[in-house]
Formats: sequence, structure tokens, C-alpha cells
Amino acid sequence: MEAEIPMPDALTEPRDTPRTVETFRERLLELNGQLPRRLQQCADHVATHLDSIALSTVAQVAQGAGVPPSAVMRFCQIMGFSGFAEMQRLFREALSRAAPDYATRLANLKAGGAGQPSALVAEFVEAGRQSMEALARDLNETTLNQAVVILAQARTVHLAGFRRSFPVASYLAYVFDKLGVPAVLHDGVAGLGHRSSLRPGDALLAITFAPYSEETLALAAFARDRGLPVVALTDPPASGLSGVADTILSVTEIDFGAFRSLSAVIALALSLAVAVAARRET
Amino acid sequence: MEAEIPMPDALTEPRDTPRTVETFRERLLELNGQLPRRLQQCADHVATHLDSIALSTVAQVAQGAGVPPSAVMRFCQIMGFSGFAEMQRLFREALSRAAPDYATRLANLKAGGAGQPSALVAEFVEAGRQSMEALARDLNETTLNQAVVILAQARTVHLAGFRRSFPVASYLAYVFDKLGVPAVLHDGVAGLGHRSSLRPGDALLAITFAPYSEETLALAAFARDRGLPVVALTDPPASGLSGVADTILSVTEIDFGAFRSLSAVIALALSLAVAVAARRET
DNA sequence: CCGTCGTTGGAACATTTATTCCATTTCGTA
DNA sequence: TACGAAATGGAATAAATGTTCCAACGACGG
Repeated sequence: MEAEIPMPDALTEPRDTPRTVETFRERLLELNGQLPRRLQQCADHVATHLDSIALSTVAQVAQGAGVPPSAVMRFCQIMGFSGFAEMQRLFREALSRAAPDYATRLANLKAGGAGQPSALVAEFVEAGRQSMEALARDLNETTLNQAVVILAQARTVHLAGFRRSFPVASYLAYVFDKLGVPAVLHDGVAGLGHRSSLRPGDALLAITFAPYSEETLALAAFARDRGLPVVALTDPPASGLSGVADTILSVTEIDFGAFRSLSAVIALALSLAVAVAARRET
Repeated sequence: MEAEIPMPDALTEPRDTPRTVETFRERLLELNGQLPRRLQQCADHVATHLDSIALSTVAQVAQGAGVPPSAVMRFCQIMGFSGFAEMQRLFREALSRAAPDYATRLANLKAGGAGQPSALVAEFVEAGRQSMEALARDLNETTLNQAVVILAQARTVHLAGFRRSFPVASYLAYVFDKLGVPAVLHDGVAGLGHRSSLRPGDALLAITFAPYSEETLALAAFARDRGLPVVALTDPPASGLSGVADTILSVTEIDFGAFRSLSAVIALALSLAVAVAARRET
């Protein structure tokens, strides 16, 4: 008779096979710490080289983790798969969905002719994609969180961005408006500033890229002098704003020719806006 | 004795193995047209499914091309590889370089916590990337070329875009200015339109997405009535503008939540602007 | 100190996949 | 139409890769 029912145990309990990379990662976390030595090595290696699984053989994964192939097999089974092949299929499917015919099409567009408009699209798409990847790779989460806190505490958010940065600033103004966050867009209409609207308790979000625009720098300095916190959205050297900004969010935007795609900047700005709105509501 | 030296022939001449996807494509073009039927089928299929090679087996490629596996093998050898395995290695390497740790990092950011700002960044980056891929995949080159011609012939380009589309319009205004193309941004400042500035010989570029903004539709209709060509930058159904626009450039922008990343729209707009400027100069 | 049980490594086996080979068909040319 | 060269399809073979199994090991409790 079943005198004692064993506590459900992640290792022994039969689990259904992860169907998405997401659930795979969850299970990986769940298992972490309660695995024997060799299997833990597998888990560690797999966790840090998730994408390489799709293209590796058992032997390669095993070598990477510093274990014999059979250990990798056991690991796959503990993760809920019938074996390595089944686990690999998951990652291959994810990979092929990620790049369907995109790369081919891009190459075709580029090859279509150097002067062709479609070749330009290919270049800008490529630049944008690289920028976004760089953003995801290099994002400093701590700085981002700081920026969110500062802006969420502000009574009113002031937005500064001219010339190349103006589209970003104006989009932020639109988004903040939709989200019910009080925001002022410092456009240059009528040659007037909105300096007098900067009040204690407010904060400034300054968006500028090299070559930094005079107006933005001046406004940032002005805000700083009045004791208002300044968050900067800028490119890595960040030379112009290092003195005046409390928090510097830097984005590397890959240019094509003299123009930048703004993709990464907008993605970051949008995230910032939504996060700020969410924080204010709680 | 070697009585006659045969003309160098792409098929029989021994070629060294392509080392990059680029050279692979070149060789593919070189061979095009001078291949026997089955091999041509292979070439066609491979050309349009370049990326799928990395993850397919010989049998799968063969089935895709509608030929027996042995034909695929011959094709690989004609392309300069020792066999399918060697050819596949090329694409696998390209694929693993393309997604270095990006996917892992993205997943980490997402996993960092649903409410975390960094998770938002991951979502927006993902949305933007998908949008750009969709743009590259679905771009209609003919329509784009038409749009370029129309705008290049215009004396002045009028830009209409409000609310969500305003950042795009304003960025275009900036870019056109830099490129020396006469352009008017129809912002709504002071509640005035710039209708009277629409003159014969001009063209309108209307940017709007569902739900289409009244002002943009009205301006497009107005321009149409005066006989000016209208180019629309909009989303696929394009319902609102189908009557009034001469040329419709459609972009699918993946949203996250209620907000769109604008990445694809901006990439397309930028390409359009640069192509127009280039065409005007010649 | 001994026995047990979970863990480990490697060798044997099974399966999938690539590659070669050759009989047959097709195509171009005389 | 007949000939030879090229192309083709499929079956046979080779290679690689995945999977299983078992003997050996080591940690732990009695």
C-alpha cells in the first residue's frame, strides 16, 4: 500500500514536454539547484547557449558542457523530452520561424540594383534590425529602472528633442497623452521656449544625438539649475550631457548614410513611456 | 595532345567552394539558365529558400524542389561543394553568426519580470524586428517605384500625418530638408491648414493608419480634387484611402499593446525620401 | 566497515541521413 | 531514325548521429 506519497519532485515527476522556448526556460529555472553535478553542468551550459542547440549535435553540446554524451541524453529526458532529437526540434522550429524567408528577401532586394529604392529599404531594414539587436544586447537595466522611477515621480514630464530627435519627442508626447501622463512637448513653435513651465517637482526627458542640439543642451542645463531631475536619451559617448543629466540612457543607432532609422530609439522611448505610466498608476 | 581547349564552362569547370553566402548567390546567378531541367529546379528552389537549407535534410530539399535526392547531390557538387553536408555547413555558420546571443538576451529580458521596464523593451524590440521583417518580405517594389517617380516629379512634396503618424511626417520633413527637396509639413499649428499651399505640380504624401485621422483623409481628398497626385503610406487594408490615393504603400506594423514601434514605417519612409532625392538630382 | 542507491562513463546498438553507383531514359545531332 | 552523350531516378552503401544499456564508482546511512 502506498504508505507515503512522495512530495512532487521536479526530477522524478513525469512532466509533459515543453512546447515553447518559454516553457523550456521555466523548467530550467525550476530545476536549477536540485540537479546532480553532471546534469547541472548541462543545465548551465544550455542556459547560456540556448540558440546554439538548434545547430549542434549531442556530442558538441556534451563537449561544451564538459560531460559525456550520455549525460546530455539524461538531461534531455529530465527536461521532459524523449531525447535530444525532440528537444532540438523545438529550437529548430523557433529558429526557422525567426528567419522565415526574410534573409533571402533582403539579399534579393539589395541585389536588385544599387540605386533601386528597394535596395534602400533593404539597407534601412538591416540598419534598424542591427540597432534593435544592439539595444537588446547592451541595455543597462539599472539605468532604465532609475529613469522610470524619476519620471514616474515627476508631476509633469517635459520632453525636449529637436531636429533629428523631434520625431521621437513628439511620439512620446502622443503616447504620454494617451496614457494620461502629464507631459509637455518643448517644440520650438513661434520661437518661444516653454521654460517657465518647468516647475519644481517636474522632470525633463532630453533626447539628443551627436551633434547635440543647442536648444536641448540649454534646456537641460536650465532644468538642472532649477534642481529638476534630468533623464537623457542619447548615444553612447553622451559627451554633451554627462554634466547635466542624472540618468543617461544610451542607444547605439546604426546609421545608413547620413540617416538613422530611429528604430531602437523609439523602441526604448516607448518602453520608457509605458513603464512610467504603469508605475504612476500603482 | 590537347587539340582543343574547351571554353571555360560554369558547369564543367572545377570551381572552388563558395565561402560566403554572397559568393554562393553569385554562383547561383552565374549558373542560372544553363542548367539541365532537374538541376535548374534545385537552383530555383534553393534561391527562394536560402535560409531553410541550414535546417533541412537532403530529402526535404529534394522534396521541396520536386526532384529526387540524388539530383540535389549533383546540384551541390556543381555549386562547388563536396556534397550537401559541406554546403549546409556554410548556411549553418551564417545562421549562427546572425543570431549570436541576441535571442538569449531577449528571452532573459522578457523573463526578468513581466512588469519590468526591460521586459517592455524586449517586447518592443521583438515587435519592431517582426515589423521590419514583414516589410522586407511583403514590400511591393513596383508600387514603391511608382511612388518615387511621383514624388520626384513634384515641385513641392506635401506631408500629411497627424497623431500617431505625426512623428513619421515630421521626420520626413527633416530628411527632405537635409536633402534639399522642397517639402511642406502640414502640422496643425494654430488650427490652420496649409491648403492654399497645394499648387498644381505638387504632390501629397499622406501618412495614416487605422483609425484614419480625419484631417489626413480630408487633405488627401482635397488634393485629389485639385488634380494633385497622392501617395499614401498606410496599413494593408488601406480602406480609408483606396479612393483618393494614386499609389498606396502598405506596411504591416506589429503592435505591442496599443502602441506601434513605427520601425517599419520609418524605414520605408526614409527609403522613399532618399530615393526621391536621388532621382531628383539626376 | 559494509551495503545500498543514485550517479556516471563508455561501449554497443539503432536510426537517420548523406553519398555513390548504375541501369534506364531523354535529348540533341547526324 | 539511329547513335552517342548527357541526364535522371532509385536502390545500395557509407557515414554520422542519436539512444540505450550496463558495469563501475562514490556518497551516505546503518
